[in-house]
Order: sequence, then structure tokens, then C-alpha cells
Amino acid sequence: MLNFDKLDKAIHEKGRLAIMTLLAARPSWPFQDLKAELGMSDGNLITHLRTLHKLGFVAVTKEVRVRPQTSYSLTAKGRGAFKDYLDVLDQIVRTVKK
Amino acid sequence: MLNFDKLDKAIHEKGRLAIMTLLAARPSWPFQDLKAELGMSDGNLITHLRTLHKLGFVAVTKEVRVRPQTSYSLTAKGRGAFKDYLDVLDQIVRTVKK
DNA sequence: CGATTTAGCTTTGTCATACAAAGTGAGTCG
DNA sequence: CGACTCACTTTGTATGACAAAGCTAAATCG
Repeated sequence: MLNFDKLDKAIHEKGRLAIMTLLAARPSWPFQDLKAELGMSDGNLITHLRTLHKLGFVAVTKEVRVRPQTSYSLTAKGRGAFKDYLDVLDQIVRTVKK
Repeated sequence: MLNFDKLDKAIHEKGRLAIMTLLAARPSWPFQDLKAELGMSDGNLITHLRTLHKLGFVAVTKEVRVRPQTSYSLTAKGRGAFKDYLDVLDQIVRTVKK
């Protein structure tokens, strides 16, 4: 049957779900762009990103252009975990709609 | 675009998402059955049910058979809110998979 | 009939964490 | 030099998940 334990808790949190969804949509996101898109505070955003990074879901790239710019992207692991997560969501949606 | 603010926070929590999914599958669930199915402690389960009840998502019916039996079911409001929630999930899944 | 069991709560306490606000340090621009 | 920006870090608050244990009323058991 439906297995809610498989719902990765780290991804399930609303803020991080939004982040993962954005990261899945484009290969790389600068910190400022994520912040603008999500309307989060610096502290909140970076904490979520750090959580995802610690889990190996997100890669961090630092460049110094005119200004320093840190960009974030999904790792293969992150993409896999997100896919698994979405599969569960998909199952829930299908199960209930039947 | 995707609107994460529309993700009802009360439903989004894992435990309550599981409860809502069960309640959507059958017209009514006795407390003990929910507890067995979900493997939650009394205290945890009743707290979640109370949260959903306060929001008007869940109706409570008390019967006295051989033993007292309290059953829980979705209200129309609960069903509507759950549908809206699932619509957002569905959108997320579709958006990412594209 | 007294003891035990059961259902459904309530209470209590702990632990985690989301989130904002404010501070930090390095580099840049005027 | 002084203001500003980026990317953090630190700190504090507030919420909430969850388990364990107690509590009450009713029913069953011996």
C-alpha cells in the first residue's frame, strides 16, 4: 500500500520542497535568484540549502565575478531522492483520485 | 507558476497527510483502526485528529457498541481542502517531470 | 462483586526545527 | 575613505511532533 515512511522528511518540508522544485527546473541557481524567487530571508534560505547540502542533495559552486556569487544545483543523488519523493506524491494523488 | 503558499500546512504534515489519505479511502474509520494502520501512539494520533477537526476537515462520531467506539470521517470541507492540496501536488509532479 | 481490561482521551515533557533579525567579513564602487 | 553588496553566521523565539504515562468510564472475567 502507500508508504508514507518513504516520504523523505528533508524534502517534504515546504520551503525545501520549493527549493528542490526550482533546482530541478534549471541546472544552476545563484543564491540571490533563489532568494528573490522564494521570498525567503537570507538566514532561512541558507539553512535550508545547508540542510540539503549536508544530505548530498545539493552542490555548491562559488565564483568570483564582479561580486562573489554562490550557485546551487542538484546533485545526481539529489535528483534521485527528489524523483523518489515525487513518485510517492504521484502514488498518493493517483490512489486518492481513484 | 507553482504556488507553494497554497499547500495547506495542516494537511502537508506527514502524519496528517497519511490520515487524510486513509480517511479519503473509506467513509469512516474507527480510532483503533486508524491507530493500527498508522502505528501512531494514542496521544499523537488524537492530536492530529483534533487539529484536523478544529479546522473542520474531520467529523467525529461516537457510538457505544460492545465497547465505546469513536469514528472519524472527512467532512465536505475536508474533502475539498484535500482535493486542493492534491491539485498542487499534482502540479508539482507534472512540472518537474516535464 | 471485585479485579482487570479496553477505548479514548488528557497531560506532561522533550526535542527538533522553521524563521526572522541582526551581526560579520571581504570585496567593490564612487 | 565610506557606503554598499554578497554570503554567511549567530541568536532568539515560537511552534509543533511525538512518546509515555495517567485518567475515566464502561464492560468483561473469575
